[in-house]
Amino acid sequence: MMTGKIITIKDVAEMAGVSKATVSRVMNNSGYVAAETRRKIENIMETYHYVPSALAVNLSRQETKTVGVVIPEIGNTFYSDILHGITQAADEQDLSLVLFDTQDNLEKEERAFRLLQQQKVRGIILGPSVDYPETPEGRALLAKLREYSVPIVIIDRDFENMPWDAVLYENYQCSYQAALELYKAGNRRLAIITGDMTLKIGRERFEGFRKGAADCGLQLEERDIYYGNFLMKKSYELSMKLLSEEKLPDAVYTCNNMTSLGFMKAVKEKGLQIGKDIAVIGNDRIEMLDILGIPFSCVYRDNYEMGRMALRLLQERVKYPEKARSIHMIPYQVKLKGSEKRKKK
Amino acid sequence: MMTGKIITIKDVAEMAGVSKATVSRVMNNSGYVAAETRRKIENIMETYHYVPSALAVNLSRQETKTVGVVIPEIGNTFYSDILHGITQAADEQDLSLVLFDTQDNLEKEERAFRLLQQQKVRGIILGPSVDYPETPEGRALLAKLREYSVPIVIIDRDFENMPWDAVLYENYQCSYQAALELYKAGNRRLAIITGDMTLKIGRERFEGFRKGAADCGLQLEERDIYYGNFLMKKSYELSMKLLSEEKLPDAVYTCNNMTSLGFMKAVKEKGLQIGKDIAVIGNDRIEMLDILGIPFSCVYRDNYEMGRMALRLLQERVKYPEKARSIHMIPYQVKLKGSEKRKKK
DNA sequence: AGTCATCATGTAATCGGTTACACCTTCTTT
DNA sequence: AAAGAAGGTGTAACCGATTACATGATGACT
Repeated sequence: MMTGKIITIKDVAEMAGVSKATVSRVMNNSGYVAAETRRKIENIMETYHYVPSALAVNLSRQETKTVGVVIPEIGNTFYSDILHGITQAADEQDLSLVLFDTQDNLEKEERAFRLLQQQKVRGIILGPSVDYPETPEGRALLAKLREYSVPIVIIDRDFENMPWDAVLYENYQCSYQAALELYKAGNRRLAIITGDMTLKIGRERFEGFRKGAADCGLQLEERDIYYGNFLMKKSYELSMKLLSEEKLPDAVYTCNNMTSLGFMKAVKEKGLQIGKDIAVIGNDRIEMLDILGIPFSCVYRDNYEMGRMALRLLQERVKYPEKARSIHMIPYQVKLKGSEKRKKK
Repeated sequence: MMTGKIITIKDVAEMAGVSKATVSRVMNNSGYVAAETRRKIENIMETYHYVPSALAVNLSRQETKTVGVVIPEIGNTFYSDILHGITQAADEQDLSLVLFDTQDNLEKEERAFRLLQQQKVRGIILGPSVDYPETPEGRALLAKLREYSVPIVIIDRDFENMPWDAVLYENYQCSYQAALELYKAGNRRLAIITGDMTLKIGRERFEGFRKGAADCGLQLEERDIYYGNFLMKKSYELSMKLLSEEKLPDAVYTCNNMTSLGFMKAVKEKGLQIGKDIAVIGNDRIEMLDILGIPFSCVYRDNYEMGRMALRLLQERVKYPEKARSIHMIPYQVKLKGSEKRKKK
């Protein structure tokens, strides 16, 4: 609490009777320093609790050991899992993280970038709030981003013609596979609660699923397509509608974790039973359901790994600024727990 | 991607044909600047995308607009909720956050502090991994922390004789109340799965619950006390043991969210039913259970608010460094959903 | 006309480090 | 014994901003 004056390199140098340069040499283990001088200086640093100012170091070195993380919503376990991966990797690489939660808000995103740029971070890991090209403001931000010299790694949401590295999932494949599994489990009339169709990931998942169904000889009917937005509330409403049909579809595919939750909530509320009244397979695992022993089949994606990989790509980019854009796909796994089946009545 | 040279204040000054001081005045709206000069400078800044270096600004101002956040485990929703609150408050206050996830590891915690101190953050919000005084290494870190001049706000876990501000829950009261509710719901033989009893919060919750029971005329028997550690795995094991008794206690109190989950998992696995075979009330809400419509009574605590409050206290401290230590208690609320009752057979 | 605000801008020190370069010793080597 | 290499340290410029102080206009007031 009541610390005295903060010690600088100059103070240490004076006390040791040497120049700042020598002290600097001791700290960085560079150049020649007599053993005794080194000891003396280290002693002084120790006793006076000297801590070099990162501000000064960074300014003179013209680089930092910080990475920016810009994500839409920490409250969503999807992102907190990714963040967890990033923190662990950052720890290993001796990097600090500056975090921004944009709440899917373009202005906040913009502010985050401005601040990060000012702070001269090494790079930025970005979970974009939107597919920028969709709106004028989005385009504007995108244009700005391009001006930045900071390396950027995009996670989860890719968009066309981007110059940046990215860590992504095989959205099309995931969903294709989901359709196949539902078919294999005996379901014939499939339904889908989509994500936000203005987003590429939303469209990909939809298309993948439809193609998967088609390749099984199933036609996805328009009435069985429920257009959602990746949020729980909407999914819940759509699910309530879906589950109120006089004749339910055999199975539903829910396009992300929030969509799945909305659906599960509706199922519960309707007093229906998964595996009896209707089958379901979701995109993304919901850990809590596993813990609670509630069977929920899903296309599992390793978000923790996505976070780790994002940082790795960033490091690569910093090391080789000129290398070609690299896109890393995180493999997915189908986890069948039984909810993909439905006992025929 | 391919940005040219990065523009500095000197470049801007030269292009505008003025001195750095004038440019600085324009940026900070300080001192006098002729309207035309200002326009010219602003124009140049605009066209060349000038961004002042936060490194240089911070160094010369001798302060930053950053706050450090050091928490044990982002993967735990308890902390990600708090973090959410912190990010929102930080956004409003125009602060940046530097995040560290310590994984309950003292060394990582220490490293985090070292880095934050170097970065000259305004202050640190700390969710301590342990009650430091318990171990020698803990004491050592604590001693170090005291040397720091950085303001610190402790969240969730307080410990004796600390000089720092804190945002806490009324652990004793929460648990006392939980016992009362279980009694009121008709339960007579109570059990508890405790948290880590080496931690003050663990002991407080235990004592509060015991006292609550006692004040209802109930004696908490030794065999009904299950000593856990706040982690799911341990709680699950203990719960399995508990639920294997030939005669079950009427109700259980689980001391935190992870403990609750371990218990719920065991209940499910045993094929038992809450509200029929056994009653339960937990410390901390588990949002997922609400969503899924699984009744789970709890002592609800507003973690988001805890995060916001932590940042507020930090700001206060920065503003008035000499003011007395302030401890803010976040109110709790009992949320009864039915799981606290048990139909007598 | 002289004095004094007010306006406008520049100079140079400063923040706390890093680092190229210069200089002086001392020890090897031939 | 001279030359060169290696060890040890200091000087001063630099990173990119801020800011106290100085200086020179301009206009108003007495």
